[in-house]
Amino acid sequence: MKLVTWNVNSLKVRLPQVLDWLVVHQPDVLCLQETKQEDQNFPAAEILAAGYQPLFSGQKTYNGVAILSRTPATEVITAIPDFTDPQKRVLAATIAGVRIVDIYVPNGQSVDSDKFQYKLAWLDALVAWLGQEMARYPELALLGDFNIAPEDRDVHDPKVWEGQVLVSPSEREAFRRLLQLGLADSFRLFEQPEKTYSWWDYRMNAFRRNMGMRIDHVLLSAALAKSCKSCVIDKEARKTERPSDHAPVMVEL
DNA sequence: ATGGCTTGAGTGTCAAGA
Repeated sequence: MKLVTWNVNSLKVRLPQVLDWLVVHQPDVLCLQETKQEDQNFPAAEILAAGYQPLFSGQKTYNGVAILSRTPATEVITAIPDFTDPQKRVLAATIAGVRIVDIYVPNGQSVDSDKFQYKLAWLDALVAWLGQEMARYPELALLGDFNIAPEDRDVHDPKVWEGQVLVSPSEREAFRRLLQLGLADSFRLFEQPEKTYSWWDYRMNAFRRNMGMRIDHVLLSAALAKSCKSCVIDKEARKTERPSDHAPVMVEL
C-alpha cells in the first residue's frame, strides 16, 4: 500500500501536475494540503476520471485539504473534535482498513505572533485528539504539512534558522509529543541521503541551491511502521514546470 | 537587504506562505 502527502499550494494551479503524478506513481492514497478551493469548485470529475475517489474540505484562498483514494473512504471527519477552528486543516478517513489523518498544520508566521500561539494551541488539540484516534484505530497514518522541521539535520542552515518558526523548541516539543503517542517518523526508519528536504522557498534559487527544510511528514503507528518498506521524498516533482514549493513524501507499506 | 517568489483576491496592490 502506497501512501503519499503533498502540499500542492493551490490545486487549481497544480491539477495538471497532480494528474500526471498519479499516472506515474499510482498511489493508493494521496493526501493534499493547501488546495485553496471551496468544495463547490473542487475538480471531482477530473479526479474520478483518473481513477480516484476524492474527499475534500476546502475554503476560499487559504488552507484546504483533500484525500484521493483508490478504494472508498468511511468514517470521515473534517475537523479536530471539540476544537473550534474556521480554518480547513484536517481530514480523516478510514481507507482499506487504515485510519488516514491528513493535516495542514498552521505555519505560525513568527514566534512572537498571534499566529504562533494559534499554531501551538492547534498542535495541543491535535495531540489530544490523536491519542484517542490511536486507541480506536491501531493502524493509523498521520500525513501532511507539519510546518515543523523535527531536528537540525532537517534544516539546510540550522544556525540561520535557530529559534525561528518551524524549528523553535516549542514546535519541536509538539512533534516529539506526537512520537510519544507511539507514532514513528517513517522517513527515519531508513537510511536516507543527507540534506534531504521536502520544501524549498521559491525565492533566491533555493531549490537549485538545496536550501530546504523537511517539514512534510508521514508518521505511522507501530502496527504500520513494522510493515513499512520505504519512505522517499520525490524531489523530481519540484523540478517540473510551475511546481509546488513542496515535494511529495511517499511511503510503501 | 524584512528583500528575494508564488498564489489569490481582483484590476491596484496587499496578505500569506515558510
